[in-house]
Amino acid sequence: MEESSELQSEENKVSNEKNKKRKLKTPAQLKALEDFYNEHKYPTEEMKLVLAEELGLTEKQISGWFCHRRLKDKRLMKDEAVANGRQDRSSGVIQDRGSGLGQDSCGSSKHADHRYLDPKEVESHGLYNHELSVADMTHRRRNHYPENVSGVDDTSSESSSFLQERFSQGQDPYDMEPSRHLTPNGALPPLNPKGAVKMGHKPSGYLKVKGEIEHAAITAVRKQLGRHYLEDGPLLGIEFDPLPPGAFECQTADTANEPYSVANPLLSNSPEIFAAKRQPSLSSRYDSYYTKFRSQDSHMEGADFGSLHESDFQDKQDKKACQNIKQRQSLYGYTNNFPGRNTFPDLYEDSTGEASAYNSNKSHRMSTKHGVEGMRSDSASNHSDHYEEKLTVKQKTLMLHGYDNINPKNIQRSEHVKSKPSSSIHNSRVPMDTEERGLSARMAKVH
DNA sequence: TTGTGTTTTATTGCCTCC
DNA sequence: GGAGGCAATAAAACACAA
Repeated sequence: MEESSELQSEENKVSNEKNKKRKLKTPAQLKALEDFYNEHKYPTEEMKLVLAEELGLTEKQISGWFCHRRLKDKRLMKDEAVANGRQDRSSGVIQDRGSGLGQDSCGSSKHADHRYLDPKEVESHGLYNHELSVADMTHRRRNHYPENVSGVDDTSSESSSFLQERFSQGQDPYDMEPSRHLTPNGALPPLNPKGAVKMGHKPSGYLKVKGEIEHAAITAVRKQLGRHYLEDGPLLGIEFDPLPPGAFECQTADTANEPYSVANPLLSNSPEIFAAKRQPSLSSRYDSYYTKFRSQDSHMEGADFGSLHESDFQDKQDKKACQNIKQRQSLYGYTNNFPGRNTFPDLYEDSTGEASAYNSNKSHRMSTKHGVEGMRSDSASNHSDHYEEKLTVKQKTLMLHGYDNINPKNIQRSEHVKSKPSSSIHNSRVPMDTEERGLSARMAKVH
């Protein structure tokens, strides 16, 4: 008995050493991961590698994080859908698009439910079809017709990844997808998965319909945030009656606190914002952390982060980690052409600032709990130290994929990312499931 | 301070696709 | 068969009330 327990403890020891316990990601890391996730739900191996390198994590950790993040997203979507369903039932407003579809596909996973769910059937649902086309068209249209409408701010409303742009230059079949929203008669041509197959790649299994399901859920939520539709309306060419004063009061208030969302409607479409707004109970530490950040964001805009950080114990560490990201960001083509507005690099400045706030909010707790973070930051700083060497290699690698092209749109996008950590979701998340799979596939094939 | 509930991270197994 | 993804699970970290 003792022997077995000893053996067990030995095993535990080994496994513990192997696991070295779980380590929490630093705020900066989380921020970087979240931002990247907002742009790419399904990063390629290469992206993961780069990210891992930048953040001082392992690729496995990155993969795991993204995996869990997707699950979390899905869970939130599901909860949202359920909540909407309840709300709809009680209010008799929108009926259950999200919950119904969401539960079918997301809820009970890819295996049983998705397998036999014909995307075409999903697409053929009139309501769903319509709403997808409206909401989806909004950003897609912007995505692919950036030259229209409101000039500079229009491009600034682009929050989808520049990577997508980069890849779209390679004629991603899914980039053709907007055309299906933009048929001359305004009808929504059916999405033909087989067509996607023919075109070289397709979302697999669960992903075949996941995107559409999310569209439904997102659309349901969006619909309830009328503001987005008002803002997006003109771009759709649809005239909306102006909201009466006082309508959507909370959102109006939010809008007041979210100066960018007016100019950049896409910001407000972030599911994470939804999450923050809709379910305080569901909000994780992370969400509250971001909520804090958002609330601070306007105050911190243009603020002297240095002064904010100086008193922060983790500041230097995170800054170091962030430096890597910044360089990556520059590597990716995020540049700040808009003085006074922080862009992607500053996003990570923010993240450090955020880390500061986060940490300070937690008073000394974090300062004592994680020696780990120092270690990680050390590793990050090591990365930073060697970054320039790596940069050339990475640049070569990334440039192979067209990462080097800097597009003003991307610059604008980065502003969104900055001003709203999750802001890019609107553009990126919705089509990402399908698009990015394609992107990833292409990236992989390039190798 | 402690107990409890929640969130996050890590691991494992299975499935699908190439 | 390998790679990548999802789901389930366990455990650590954290938040919060008593």
